Amino acid sequence: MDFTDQLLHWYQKNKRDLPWRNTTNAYYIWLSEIILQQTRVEQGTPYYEAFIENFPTLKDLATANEDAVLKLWQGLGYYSRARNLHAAAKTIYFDLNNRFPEKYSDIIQLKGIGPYTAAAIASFAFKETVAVVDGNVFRVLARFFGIYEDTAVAKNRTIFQNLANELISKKEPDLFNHAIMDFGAMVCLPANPKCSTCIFNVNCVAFLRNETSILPTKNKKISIKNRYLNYLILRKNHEIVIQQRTEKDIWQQLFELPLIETPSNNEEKLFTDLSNRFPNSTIKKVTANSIKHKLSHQQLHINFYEIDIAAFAPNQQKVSLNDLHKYAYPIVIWNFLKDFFKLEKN
DNA sequence: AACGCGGGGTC
DNA sequence: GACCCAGCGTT
Repeated sequence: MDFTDQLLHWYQKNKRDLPWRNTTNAYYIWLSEIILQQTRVEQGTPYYEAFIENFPTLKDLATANEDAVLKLWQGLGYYSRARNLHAAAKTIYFDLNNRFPEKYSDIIQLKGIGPYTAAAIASFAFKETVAVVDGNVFRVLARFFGIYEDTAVAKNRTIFQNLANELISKKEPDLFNHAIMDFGAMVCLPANPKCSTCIFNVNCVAFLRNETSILPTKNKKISIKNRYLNYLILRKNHEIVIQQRTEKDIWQQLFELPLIETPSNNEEKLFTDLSNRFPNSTIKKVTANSIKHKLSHQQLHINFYEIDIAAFAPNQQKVSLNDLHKYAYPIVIWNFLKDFFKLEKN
């Protein structure tokens, strides 16, 4: 048996039973694929369930407002996925007469859909013979065939794409794509792969050369920068001020509190500035130690300052504590608010 | 071609 | 800490 037949045989016995595999509904498959971009199945599954519950049809998603979509996405990260998902739903519903495109070349035109996601939808929903190439596929192919090219380099992607397109089952492209990803997620793991029981251990290049720890090759250098975020709880009785982020920065379109970002953790200067800005208020730092929150490229140091004010400014968006839960926040902010104000809801 | 974008899990 | 996860859009 060749690689493809062995893999399909393995899949038949070991496949995971995942909710989006019990449908050929392109909308549901698309939804699952967007949610799962750079996201583990265990983390994404509850969000998938919530989305199909709240937006059972593509029309429901297309006609929702963006804030509602973001609220449902709260905590999942990479929020542009939610905004692009919503934009693409509107495109399909309003511009394409509610017909989901059925070919890879058309699917990939939609916002938020790249080569991986287009291949996934085209094969799973429409049985098109086009191979998915994701982190799992890089790993399985690099190890089995001994491919040393750096997967972080864009042009090397075609090596893997072409190989996968040769290997894919022409009869069951959807099963092959599921199979190779399941295999990468269950056997050919990033660290400590299960080689001793692997069906390919007699002819896997990486295993035979004892190179599973260096394959696939991936040289990605990312620099982490520190940011110091000081949030103001501007409070009058049961109302506080919130605002929506807009700039090209993290957490676009999500809500937060009035923010003072400083180049370093200079508490004295911040207190001086706040005292000048709120001369008649008591300013209380409510985070004993700054909250540390790590993003992929940033280390955040977050503090909250409670300030009772006499009146809200006309340009400020005030919200009752009872309504705070209606807005989408970065999860680190929401967790703080929930705890600080003893809120129950999501 | 390189970088920015979240949050959580694993080792 | 470092790395990874059903990647994509922007520059």
